[in-house]
Amino acid sequence: MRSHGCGDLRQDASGQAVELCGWVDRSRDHGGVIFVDLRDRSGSVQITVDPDNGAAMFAVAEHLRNETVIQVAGTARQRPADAINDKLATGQVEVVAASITVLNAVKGNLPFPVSVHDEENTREELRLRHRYLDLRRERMARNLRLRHSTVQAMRRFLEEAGFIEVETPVLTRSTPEGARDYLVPSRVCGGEWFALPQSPQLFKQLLMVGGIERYYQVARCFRDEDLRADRQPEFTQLDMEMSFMGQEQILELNEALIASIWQAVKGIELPRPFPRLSWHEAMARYGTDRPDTRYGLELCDVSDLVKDMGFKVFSGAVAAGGAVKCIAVPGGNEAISNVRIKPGGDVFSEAQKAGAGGLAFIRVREGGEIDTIGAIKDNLSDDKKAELLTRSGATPGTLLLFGAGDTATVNKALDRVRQFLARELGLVQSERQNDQWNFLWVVDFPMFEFNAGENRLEALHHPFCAPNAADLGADPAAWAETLPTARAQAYDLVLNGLELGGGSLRIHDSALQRQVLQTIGLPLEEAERQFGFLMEALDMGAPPHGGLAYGVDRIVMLLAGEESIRDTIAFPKTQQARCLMTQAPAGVADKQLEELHVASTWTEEEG
RNA sequence: GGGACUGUAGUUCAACCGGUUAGAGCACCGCCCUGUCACGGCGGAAGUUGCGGGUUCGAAUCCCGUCAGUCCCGCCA
Repeated sequence: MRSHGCGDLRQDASGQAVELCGWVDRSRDHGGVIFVDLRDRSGSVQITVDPDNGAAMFAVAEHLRNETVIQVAGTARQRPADAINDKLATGQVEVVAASITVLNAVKGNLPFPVSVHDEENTREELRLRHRYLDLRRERMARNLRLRHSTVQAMRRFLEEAGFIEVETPVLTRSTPEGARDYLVPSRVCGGEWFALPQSPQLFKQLLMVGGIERYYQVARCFRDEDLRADRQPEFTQLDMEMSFMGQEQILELNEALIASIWQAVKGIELPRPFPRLSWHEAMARYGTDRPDTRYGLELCDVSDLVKDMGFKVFSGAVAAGGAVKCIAVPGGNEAISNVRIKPGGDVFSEAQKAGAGGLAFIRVREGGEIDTIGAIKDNLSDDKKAELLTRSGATPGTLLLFGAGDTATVNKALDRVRQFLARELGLVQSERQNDQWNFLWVVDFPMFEFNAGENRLEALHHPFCAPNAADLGADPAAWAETLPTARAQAYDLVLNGLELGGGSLRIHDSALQRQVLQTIGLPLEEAERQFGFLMEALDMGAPPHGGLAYGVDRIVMLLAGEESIRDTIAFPKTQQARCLMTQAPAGVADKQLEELHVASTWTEEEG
């Protein structure tokens, strides 16, 4: 049926008889001669149709519409010297058609143009509705291949490092904490439910107990939460777990893994080791646990300088246990007008959207003079002012932006302002043009954080992370005391402000595991019921182990320069978690529900 | 659950502050054209302005509701 790929034809094929199959990318009818660009997955080549080679064939060629599937038999030949197209990989040659067979015609209008020349801003709704057409387009084809190369690079590296891929169940049990589960009713066990895995976490730990030692899986995971540009209800993780390795060894191995991916996909040699930052330092300097380190604009804590000043917004925040922090924007006096940092301005609004009440500012002038509102200027002593300028690194021309309030809100607001300013000031490239890869390990996360709503501690990562041994102490009797404030042996890999993956060393001692579950408020009895199988396994010779998981969709998104993981997934869902192509989810027959012992309580009013 | 933006021909967009018959490129149909490659020329067809209601002498435009898509907040160990 086919002897060559369209895009593979070169000069050396001249004179050969060829058979090609593919889609009509577009055609140019000159009356006496017709040129058809034929496209398959290898690329495209020009077919030349001459009426002297058959009137019937010529008539067929005259009515070829774009995206018609055809088979062409003919002869490859060197193009005339004045007709060579340097813009095409196959521009040296053309195929003179001897016969053209229409394998499948296009009926009606296409919902959007496919040819790369027409690739304009097509509504995503249409692209998703007719995803098979969208996948023919250059951009999506490139992204899917890039995704394939990425996963291949992962598998190649892990194979060489002695990992084996093991599949874990997709039908598993629901566990407390974490995201909302997708549930599957059991027909056989009436009234009972499976949950789709949010990650293979427990299974991979049990594989370690099972002596696998080095496991990985390209695993589909499910979380029933609201969607974002970088979140889908089903997504893919590169899931890994390994025994008898400390944190340092795990991080080193993973840097090598990431480097091999970037080498394979981008041809870039990443500098190693990756920088590391403690969670505490990340929060202090960037206000977030996943800082974008491609630019400065770091946060500077000035709480101690302003705690006694007469400006109540500042001193009051500190007195209430909060903080006052600032961002120094070099050249900000020139670049950012007062309108933008006052109420209603875009910079001000960013802070406000993150929950901040407002945004105070100081403009630094020549000779250490400052421009600001009277309430600040009149209440700032000369030595405090001098210290402020020194500490923030401000020089004439610098704009200082302040957040004041409870520490979490200040961090959140200034993090947002920082990211906004970086884009506005052109400190980062657009996603498509980015060529800067600032990897960063964030380590030493706290084990727990306080959930004010439920008035209890919650695991920051998950309740199987091993605590830092020094923080925990050797005496099990003291664990109830030491555990809540202990750091975890956990680590996140951050790239340009996005969390690519994370993991931890795990608890392999059942007593400690029970203690952690109790600390997050799970009664002992409940802990046994939910996780008894894990604790039982830990008591049968569980090796020290740890691991991590990467978001494959996000990695591919960054490698592809895309802004949404939907563009890295063949058949993604909309923000309403609906598939526009199949119209899933959809209703089912009452009989199906009966068999599953399920009754729907959904009503029209509810919808 | 909340906030914002978008929805006009098959498609990408335009249509001023509410005012003639809602326009243009591409695609489509017809005719012409033997070296184009985003071919070119001439002509044609194509619209429930997402849907429903309201204000008005008059609505693509203003208001209310609703549906769909996107971005964000909450949520996502």
